[in-house]
Amino acid sequence: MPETTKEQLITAASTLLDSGGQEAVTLRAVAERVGVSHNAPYRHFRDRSALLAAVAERDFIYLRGAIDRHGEGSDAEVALRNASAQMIDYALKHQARYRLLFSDPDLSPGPGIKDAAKAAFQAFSRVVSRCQGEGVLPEIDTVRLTVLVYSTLHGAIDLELGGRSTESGLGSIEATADLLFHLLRRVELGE
Amino acid sequence: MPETTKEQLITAASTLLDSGGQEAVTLRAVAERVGVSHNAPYRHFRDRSALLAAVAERDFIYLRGAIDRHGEGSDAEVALRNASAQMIDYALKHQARYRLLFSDPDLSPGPGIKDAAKAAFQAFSRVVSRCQGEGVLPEIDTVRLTVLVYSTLHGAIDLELGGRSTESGLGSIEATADLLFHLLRRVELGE
DNA sequence: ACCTGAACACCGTTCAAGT
DNA sequence: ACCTGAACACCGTTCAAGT
Repeated sequence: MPETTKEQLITAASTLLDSGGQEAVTLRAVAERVGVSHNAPYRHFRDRSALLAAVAERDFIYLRGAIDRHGEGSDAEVALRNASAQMIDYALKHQARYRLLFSDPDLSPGPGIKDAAKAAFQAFSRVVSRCQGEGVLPEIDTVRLTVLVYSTLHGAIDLELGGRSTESGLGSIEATADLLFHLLRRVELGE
Repeated sequence: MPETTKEQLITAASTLLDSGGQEAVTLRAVAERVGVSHNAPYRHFRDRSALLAAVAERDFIYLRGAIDRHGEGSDAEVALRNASAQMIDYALKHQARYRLLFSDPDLSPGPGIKDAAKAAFQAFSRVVSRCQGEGVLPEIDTVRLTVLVYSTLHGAIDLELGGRSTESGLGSIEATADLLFHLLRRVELGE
């Protein structure tokens, strides 16, 4: 069954984000790609930012699924690496979309997006929690630990996407994430 | 002695970034603030992005000084917290400017910026190195460790500036940085 | 309910002149 | 060397109609 016009607009915006970044996503270009007039999008979205919000919501739902799918079966440490790899893979293949979801301060914070983002965070949190159970990560508050792990992952990704990694002296997002996991496994909390 | 027109343009762009973000920095608004015609900026900068690059370079130099200034005297752990606090303070007070320096993929990577950014990174790295000497941070490759620490700090800052922290479950950049430092102090490398 | 075409205000950038 | 004013192409958004 074919996509509705609204879905086509979201898909077109996603494609334009991938090929030309935020500035390439003009409502005129989106409309032309779908084959409607330059202001037809206003029948489906309040404005440009609402269209971008719809792209973000769809991708948050995808990411939650990707994390859940790759965080099962294998042991906890492998699941953590797989979940991280999913985020990194998405970020590298869809740079402007990753930044839209996790960095853009202008992203409209509607309830649909908040729920989808929260669900993705919780999926990541479940993997962190399993690692704590297997002694791979320290036994501290799971939410705070997830925020720490994801802050590091996001920081490494964002610096890389912004081209700040080579300038600063090192590359590879995975290397930074692996170093964090390596060190956290060796934390002795003391009693 | 008064600022040259070029310096006034950089100052005006910085002020507009603080008050209205990237989108508020139109060359027309910048020019009007300085009191010149709407295309006078082209006599001093190749285009809009060159003006923003000049803002970034000036701020990288400021940050390097702030880190050096607050990373002396006191013991290494205090210096690390002070250097981090300087970055956080700058990020919160000048959100759009922080994002311009550390996130924007469109920032023109001229040699002046690269050098200024590298100098700021090295200032931070010296503080990390001192912490290693005092046993506060693990004795691994200093550059890799600095990249890890700064990735976490940047990730926490960027998620906060983007409004993604409260959605995800927690706040406070300092809390995340402190947790990292707390855990890294308890790493047992084994021999 | 969904789409179209004209129009408005705004922007980056260029160009021909001015001093 | 530095600045100005007119002009161009492009954009988000609105509005009055069309089916």
